[in-house]
Amino acid sequence: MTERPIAVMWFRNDLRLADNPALLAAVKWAKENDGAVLPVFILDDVISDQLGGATKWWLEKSLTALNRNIADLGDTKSDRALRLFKGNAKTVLETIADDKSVKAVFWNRLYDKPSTKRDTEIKAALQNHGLTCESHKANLLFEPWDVKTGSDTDFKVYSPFWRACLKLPTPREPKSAPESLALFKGEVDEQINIADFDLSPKPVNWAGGLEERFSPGEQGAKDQLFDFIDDRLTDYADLRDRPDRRVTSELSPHLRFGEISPYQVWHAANHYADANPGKGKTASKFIAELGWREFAHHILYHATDLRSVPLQGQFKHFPWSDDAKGLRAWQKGQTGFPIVDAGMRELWHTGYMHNRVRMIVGSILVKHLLIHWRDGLAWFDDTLVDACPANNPFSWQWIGGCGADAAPYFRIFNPVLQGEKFDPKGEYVRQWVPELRDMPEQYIHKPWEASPLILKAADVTLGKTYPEPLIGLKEGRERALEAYQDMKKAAG
DNA sequence: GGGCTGTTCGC
DNA sequence: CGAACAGCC
Repeated sequence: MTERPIAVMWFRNDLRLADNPALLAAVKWAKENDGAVLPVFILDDVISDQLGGATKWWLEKSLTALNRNIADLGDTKSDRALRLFKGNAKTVLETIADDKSVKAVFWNRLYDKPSTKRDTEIKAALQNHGLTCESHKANLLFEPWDVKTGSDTDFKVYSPFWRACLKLPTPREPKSAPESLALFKGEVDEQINIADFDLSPKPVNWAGGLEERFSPGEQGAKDQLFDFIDDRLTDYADLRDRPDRRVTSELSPHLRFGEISPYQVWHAANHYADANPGKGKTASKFIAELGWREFAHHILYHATDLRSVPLQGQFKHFPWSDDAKGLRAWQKGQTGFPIVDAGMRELWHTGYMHNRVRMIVGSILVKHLLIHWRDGLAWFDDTLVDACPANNPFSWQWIGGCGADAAPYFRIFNPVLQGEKFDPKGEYVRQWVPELRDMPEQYIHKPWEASPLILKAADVTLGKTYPEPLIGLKEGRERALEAYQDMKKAAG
């Protein structure tokens, strides 16, 4: 390589230059040691296991954007400013560290078990080799181990958790991107190209709707944040549950990959509240959603296996149904419940679904269809651009009734009432379920109640142009409540 | 972060 | 007779 000492910046879910503490530490280290920074991204099994079709698509775009930003900052035209590797992260880093010029490695912390286990081992190994090795806090406002109840335990309920967070010292101001970067420009063994990651979707045109809706990368994330603050935060508290109004931030995939930090979001929202009297309520409603993200990570960190094990033990005895046909219909948006089908189709086409609709489609799956929440989780993992190890399993346990501070299982959403309340004119349904486009408002959320005349006028034939509901709402509700009772009996 | 059903209260 | 509310799942 070279004689100059090298600091490795190991990027993971922090694909940004601004407010990146590990990067700043690496840059500072390089400056003080008259050295250079070697930015790397390693596609190992831990990361690979956490990717689905939609997140793969996102990651490829995000890495490309990050490379460009690093190249600009490091004053090179190289398309390999960010060095890419595939394989065991420990092996890769040890191989890189075999070069005697490599003296230090920096990264920002993650909170899922496979990552923390890996990172702990790597830190021990690298320090054994005599390297400086630093992990930084960057992707959460509050470390999971810093938020404790009065009796020194971790939290199980959101409200007291978030109250406790807000009593801790205020999250630091976001830091700027480094002003310059002494980028290492030499050769590194076993470095590969982004195409070798094999992240592009097949078939290629599947991602058209994702492409249209999202701009992965740090600039896209900043634009998303400030468009939201400027135009939509004002109505957020009042309209956040309305999928037909699109006032939510849609920052989740950017946060998922760390293209923007929660500190940047927190302070932008608070500055908005300070500058706009009367807007404190809507701002804190929004900031409380960052709180849910923190809570999901808190739970993830303390749980044994959030993806597979219900936090409430009695749910091990729940009589889930093995309904492959129902699952398939749900995945394809062919359940016969318009708001559910709209959501599932929005998901497939854009990699995203409005939060309120996620609750409705989740409730239908685990309650009316009695299908295991893990099947819903797996589908969301594959199709959502924001699927992450914390929010996705946390939320499925929430709607499954078995999670932390979960919706009780007997709290069953009625997709008709939810549709009428949160998509009152049926605009959201009409957008994603075009075969119901001409249904009158009164029946858009319950076409099975419309008279033959009305159906004909709307050019709808149930069972042909649009499915009959998979199950009657009353029947499904009663069946779910019975299953719940059976579980409680079985659990003793 | 629900919904259903039965009851009460106000007109 | 509908809105408001309680109790239950």
